[in-house]
Amino acid sequence: MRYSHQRELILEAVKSVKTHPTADMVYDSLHPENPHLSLGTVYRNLAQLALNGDITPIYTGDNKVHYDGDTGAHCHFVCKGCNKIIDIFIKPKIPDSILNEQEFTVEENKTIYYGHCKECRV
Amino acid sequence: MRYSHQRELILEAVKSVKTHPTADMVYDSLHPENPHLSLGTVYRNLAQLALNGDITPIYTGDNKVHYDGDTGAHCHFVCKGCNKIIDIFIKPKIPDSILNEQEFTVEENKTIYYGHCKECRV
DNA sequence: ACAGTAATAGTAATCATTACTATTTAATGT
DNA sequence: ACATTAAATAGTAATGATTACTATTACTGT
Repeated sequence: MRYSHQRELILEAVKSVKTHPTADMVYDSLHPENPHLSLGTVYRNLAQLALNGDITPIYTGDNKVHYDGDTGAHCHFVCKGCNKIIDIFIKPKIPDSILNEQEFTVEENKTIYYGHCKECRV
Repeated sequence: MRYSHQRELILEAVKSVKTHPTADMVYDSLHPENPHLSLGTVYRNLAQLALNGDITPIYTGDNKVHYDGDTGAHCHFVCKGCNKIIDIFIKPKIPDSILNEQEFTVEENKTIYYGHCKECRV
């Protein structure tokens, strides 16, 4: 993976916030200052940075891929009301019974807790 | 929610398999025998059945919503090679520290383990 | 500086999903 | 059984996120 100014911008945009942005959100945050930045470039780089382990994709079910600039092992809470994602700094552990499986090899795990945030509670 | 023949077909199609099908897969499995079944009907009913708690949506990151006919609490393994989903019958527990949170209320949780299955291992 | 190749911009295309509307059908009361 | 009413469907059009394509630009090693 060769250096590019755009990739650096995109990586920094994800790492500097705690909002777990989507490609669209990253594009919107960078486009005013970088009018020639292309949305396709944002999508491609986010996918590449994720493959490279620099950021982590989160699939919440809102039909958009979010990215987390913090690649340390932790979980997420997703509000069913406003779709907000909140970091939960608990390191999820992989049970031994799964690590000893013969049918598959586990490399990573993702845990999402769903519910309602204070603002969206009824 | 009123009874409909189509909804019964769709629910049964999800419950009778262990493949965690998408809307498209459910449609393909039912369409030959039910040529007037509409893809929109499949999408609408899967969403409704999920809301009703009869089936569970799974968001693996392959950009399609899969559904699980087994609504008992358990986890999933997803193969990064072939995208196959395998049930893992471990009941994930919610840590007390999260249940006592003031900022949000947790109602459910989903855990996915990622890796490679026997067939896709290198 | 130059060649080679990865990355970008801008746009078009794809694919999953949702919205729309006329018609059908399940549930309810008479 | 029959009429009424509202929910559900079929079929199609539209949307929205993401990917593909292609000519151009810009790193990087020699």
